[in-house]
Amino acid sequence: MRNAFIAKLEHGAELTDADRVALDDLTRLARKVGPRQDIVRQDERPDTAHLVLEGFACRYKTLENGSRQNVSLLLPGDICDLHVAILDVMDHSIATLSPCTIAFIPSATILHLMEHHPRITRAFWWSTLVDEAIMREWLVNNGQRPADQRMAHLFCELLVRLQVVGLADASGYELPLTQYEIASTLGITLVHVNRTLQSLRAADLVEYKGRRLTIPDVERLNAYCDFDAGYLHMTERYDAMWRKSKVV
Amino acid sequence: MRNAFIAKLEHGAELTDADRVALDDLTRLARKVGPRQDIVRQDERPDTAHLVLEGFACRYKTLENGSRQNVSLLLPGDICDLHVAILDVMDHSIATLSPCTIAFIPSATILHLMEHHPRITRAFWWSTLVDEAIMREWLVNNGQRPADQRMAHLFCELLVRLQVVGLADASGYELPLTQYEIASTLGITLVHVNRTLQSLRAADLVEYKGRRLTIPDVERLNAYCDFDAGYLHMTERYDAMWRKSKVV
DNA sequence: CGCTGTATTGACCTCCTTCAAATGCGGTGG
DNA sequence: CCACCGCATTTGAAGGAGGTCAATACAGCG
Repeated sequence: MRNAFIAKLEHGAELTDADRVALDDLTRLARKVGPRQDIVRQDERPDTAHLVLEGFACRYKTLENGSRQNVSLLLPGDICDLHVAILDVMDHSIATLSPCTIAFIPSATILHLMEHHPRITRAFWWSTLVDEAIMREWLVNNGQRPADQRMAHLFCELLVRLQVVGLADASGYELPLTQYEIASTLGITLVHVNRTLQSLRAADLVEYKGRRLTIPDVERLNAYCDFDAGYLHMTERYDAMWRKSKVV
Repeated sequence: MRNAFIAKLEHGAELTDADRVALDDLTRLARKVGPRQDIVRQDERPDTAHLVLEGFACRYKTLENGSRQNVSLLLPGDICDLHVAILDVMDHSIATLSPCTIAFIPSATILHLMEHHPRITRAFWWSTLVDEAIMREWLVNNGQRPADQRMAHLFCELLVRLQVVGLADASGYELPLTQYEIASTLGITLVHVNRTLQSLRAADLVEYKGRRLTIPDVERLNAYCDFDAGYLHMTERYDAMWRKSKVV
């Protein structure tokens, strides 16, 4: 799983072996972090970027009344805060959800990579843009779809994102989230997550037992929530993969 | 208003006169565009970036059932799609809302600027990051706040963003949006926008007559929706401005 | 085997949607 | 100047999706 990261970046640029070595080096900066730990807190001025190697993490914001909204999920292979040097203070927090392995990358290292590896720079840019695209889709998802489709859409997105880094097979993946965490991702209540999950199960759209999510019929789930993976911009390579599995 | 754009970028980097001249040159690429016109459509591969000089525009996505979600509002001074060359196809559309003046900037020009003007590059990066921060806040806003606070929060955000480019005074601004457009920004119904607006009016939190929005007591509106301008990252200069007006 | 956190269920309530009709208003042509 | 059209705003009534509160069941773990 170590190189989930590189596997993902390959979608954004044609890397050379030298690039791969340089990227692989980053994994030396790995550290284990327990579940539910803040990595960076709002208002701080971090001087390292972060790369998730194992586990699920997230960006989130909390408001007065204590309610919390996750604004993105960080999966293995996701790198964040490449821009460390540009914005003044964090406007949100980053925390682990499950136990994680995370590489802490000094901003100097990022800058060095950017100077000497144009393809990596491009891949970093690409990765940032994909993150943005995902946020846009979440805005649409959370704004326009009813809870059941909304949840289905999230599951579809995670399937693709995890497949890209080899952490999902054709029909399912480990999903180490509590219902509360799903709730604060989808902008609905914990209680309602529970009921929604049951309705998806009842419709045979998903199974979800013991942290493992299984999708009996991916096509059907996609159709159910109007999911189109285009916004993930993993097309080229992913498309090939996808078509293969689609030929049934 | 021409240089709203530069005024805004100054928040992201210390520009030199040469930088300003180069940026000002971009305004030569301006073109008038009528209201409700698509500038770039989903699935296209544009080769120009866009800079809004006058009027309101937006990024949006539409889904099957015809419902629409605006995923960002583009105000004068906002530049978008700097990355033109990196992502394959647009995963969303961009359209004018009110009549606009928009500069169409060839990607070659962008690249040229980035090569010869490091401060502009930095300012561009910064601008992209602010756009992301705004999306995060929208996710929180749309996910966790009831309609009235949600709308109030949008109004507060627009006040700050328009002040930065000189298009709002201390207590109000021109808001050339229909209620339908507000609805698809906030992820609520047109009908409900109307009633929500009435309730905000009834509470004397805003006035909204003939396209002009007035906020009788900015502090109170901020408090009402728990608005904190931090995420807009306009601090340094803006803070000074703000404190001045705050001294009553 | 009890403790703690997560999942589940029930009853009730309300915010927001839906559908449908009415009102207002700026522009245009007679 | 008025009649008329299209578009935006407003209002009403009714229903439903999702929220709130609170209790119970369950599972992993020390």
